[in-house]
Amino acid sequence: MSSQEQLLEGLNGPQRDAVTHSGAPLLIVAGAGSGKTRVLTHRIAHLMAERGVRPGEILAITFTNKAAAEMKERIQALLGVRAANTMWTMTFHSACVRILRREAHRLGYPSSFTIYDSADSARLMQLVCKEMDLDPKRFPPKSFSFQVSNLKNELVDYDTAAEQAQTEQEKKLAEAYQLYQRRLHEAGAMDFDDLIMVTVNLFQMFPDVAEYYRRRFRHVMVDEYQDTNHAQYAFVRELVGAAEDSDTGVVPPAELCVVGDADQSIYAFRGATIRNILEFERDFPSARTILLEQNYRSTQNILSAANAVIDRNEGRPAKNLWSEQGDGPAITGYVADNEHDEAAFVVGEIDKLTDEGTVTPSQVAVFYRTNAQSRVFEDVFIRTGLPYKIVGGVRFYERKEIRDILAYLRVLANPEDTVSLRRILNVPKRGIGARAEEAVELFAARERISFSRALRRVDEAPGIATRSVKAVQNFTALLDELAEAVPGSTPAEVVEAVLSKTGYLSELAESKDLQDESRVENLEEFVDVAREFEHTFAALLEEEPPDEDEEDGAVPSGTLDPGEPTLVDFLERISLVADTDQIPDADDTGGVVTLMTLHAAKGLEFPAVFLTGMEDGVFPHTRTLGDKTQLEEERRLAYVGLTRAQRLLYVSRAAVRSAWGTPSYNPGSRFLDEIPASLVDWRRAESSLAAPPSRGIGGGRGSGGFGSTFGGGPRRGTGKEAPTLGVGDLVNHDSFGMGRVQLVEGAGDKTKARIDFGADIGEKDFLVKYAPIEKL
DNA sequence: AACCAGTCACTTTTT
DNA sequence: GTGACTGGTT
Repeated sequence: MSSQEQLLEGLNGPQRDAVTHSGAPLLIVAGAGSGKTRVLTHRIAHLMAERGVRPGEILAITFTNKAAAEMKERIQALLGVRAANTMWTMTFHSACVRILRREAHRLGYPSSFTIYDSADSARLMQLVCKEMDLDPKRFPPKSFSFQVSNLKNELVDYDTAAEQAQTEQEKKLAEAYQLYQRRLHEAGAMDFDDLIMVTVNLFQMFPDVAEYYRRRFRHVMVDEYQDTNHAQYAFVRELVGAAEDSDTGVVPPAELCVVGDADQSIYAFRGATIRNILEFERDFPSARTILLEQNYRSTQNILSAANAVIDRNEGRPAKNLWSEQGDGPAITGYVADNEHDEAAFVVGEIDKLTDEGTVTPSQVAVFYRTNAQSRVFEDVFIRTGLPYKIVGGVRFYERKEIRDILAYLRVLANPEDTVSLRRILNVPKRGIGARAEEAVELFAARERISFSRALRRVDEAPGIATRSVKAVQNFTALLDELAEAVPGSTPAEVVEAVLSKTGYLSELAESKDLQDESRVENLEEFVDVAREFEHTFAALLEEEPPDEDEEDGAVPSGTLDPGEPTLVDFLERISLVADTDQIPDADDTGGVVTLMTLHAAKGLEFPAVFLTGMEDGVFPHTRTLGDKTQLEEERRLAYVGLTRAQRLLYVSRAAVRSAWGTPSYNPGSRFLDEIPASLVDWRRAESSLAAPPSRGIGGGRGSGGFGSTFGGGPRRGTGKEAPTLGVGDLVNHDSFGMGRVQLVEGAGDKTKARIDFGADIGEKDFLVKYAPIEKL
């Protein structure tokens, strides 16, 4: 068998076409489970084996590090370590950082620029708004931050924003944008959106740089193309150099191949434009489109359900997933009385499935719309002792203690990083309060120097307490001492030095707060992360051959010195790699049940899937009910959820669900009605509870479609009456179970009760009006 | 400067 | 229920 035949073996017709297509831009419309990663990797192999393409000429872009790692792994299996390491297989952001580190000096940034994540940039925007004396009620910094991000995604700079500004809001926004950008630049920092936008600007401002990368990358591939925003689209376009663009110069356009599925676009709320995939043929007139519709993942029943749901979206190009795997079992439906009942059903069912050996825990996933819904499941999983893992939620690098230490590291790597510097100024507490900070800030503004420089001259700052001056000087001395050790130390050693010399660790160790114990553990884990990083980094360097293009004398500039991993390397890794994914391997024997939001589920597959919280107001979410575009995105989310299941699919809802203290009665999700009835076997079709005590429940869809909690009238008075409690009464609490009233105080809505739940839980205080308590 | 109690707001979130 | 933020108190 020839190598070509080997590469194409086991691929269906359209897949083969996609692998062997050459020349014109190619759009692969890959339905869920249609083997797109396989096609992509085989296409790369084909390029190299049959068309003489060198690995260094290929750029494969993904959205997540996980997807990049997976692709790299599969390329390695197919083509070997060398090819896998020479190719650029990485996320948009990583690719841009790699380019920017080399070229940043042209734009007045240090090559070791800091990367601000969304929390940092929100903080900076807050500082900017304060500096502008904006009323946070009328001009919320959060909203400004969000809007600036949107503008950057659209490649709108602050000058343009200012020109287009009509209202006072828009004018202030443009002004804040400009100041924000100046502060970023002064801090030697870029936010996530800058990474893309600035790279595009760089290509446009320096044709020689653009040409250098165009020469280098002759093949550009983009995965999850439906999730690209305008800036990312422009980046791809700049890189490829479309044939009809006049400024392409002597380099012919690179071959472009994008893969995506408009039906799985669930990130429009973050700026992704489905337009990019829908209009691919208009953007690249000679383009060819190949449709992958055969699904290798799910049974036909599951696909028919998914197809029927997604078909309700308007203006959608026809696509119909089909499977050769047969109908499979029916979808199981369940209507629970409340969310606890729903969780109990799910756990009971998983218990049954694992007991009879149908699946192992790791083959099961539970999906929900919002993170908050995970609590109830967690409770029940713990109680039944079923092993589980929650993906997402508060991420490791977002924990306070980790961010604090990170801020120290960032300041050491880049002393001008104001946001980080101000974060650690008084952490751990060292007597530098708001007053002192303000004095330094004013002094900096007056002298037109950076905050960091002002800090060094704190003794000159007017109106600052002598005690504070001392405290600041101790602090800068501490920073100097730490900084001195950086050049000769590995990242892990720096982390350890920060932990001990700042007194951060000892403060936590002395604390009696239970939470602080887990903080210490997290910090220990962080040191491990640093050590781990040093090892993998060293391993990578040994394997990676020198950059092939470096010797051809093109435009190499900037300073990159391979060798020991530096602090900057480590920080970059952390900014760009969210959580080295906690999603357990599917082939884990036994293992644990995975719980996650529908968004987190994208790209995964499980033999058994539970889609929970299928209620109008939960999923689709209340906030989307009034907006057709948003509702369609929710529907795509439903489509993504349904198509994760390989064989067993459960859909469930709760008749009553308490949200923020008050119960709400939600009608079943419209997406449930959109699944053909013949495909669902309702284990329990309605709640055993009486209809709720207000109007418009159950049927009322279309007339605004809100859940009853928001049906109109004041919030107070909806739901249940507060029980009248007396000392000694026996009560039942939704999460804590049975307890006895110890004390009652206050009156009316403010009546409080102290309830003793026994040795395990102890006494707790509740607002009787809102607590989920019933008198027994 | 540090602490506490009251107030508000609350989807999703690859980087 | 909870976490983040604020304004007043100690």
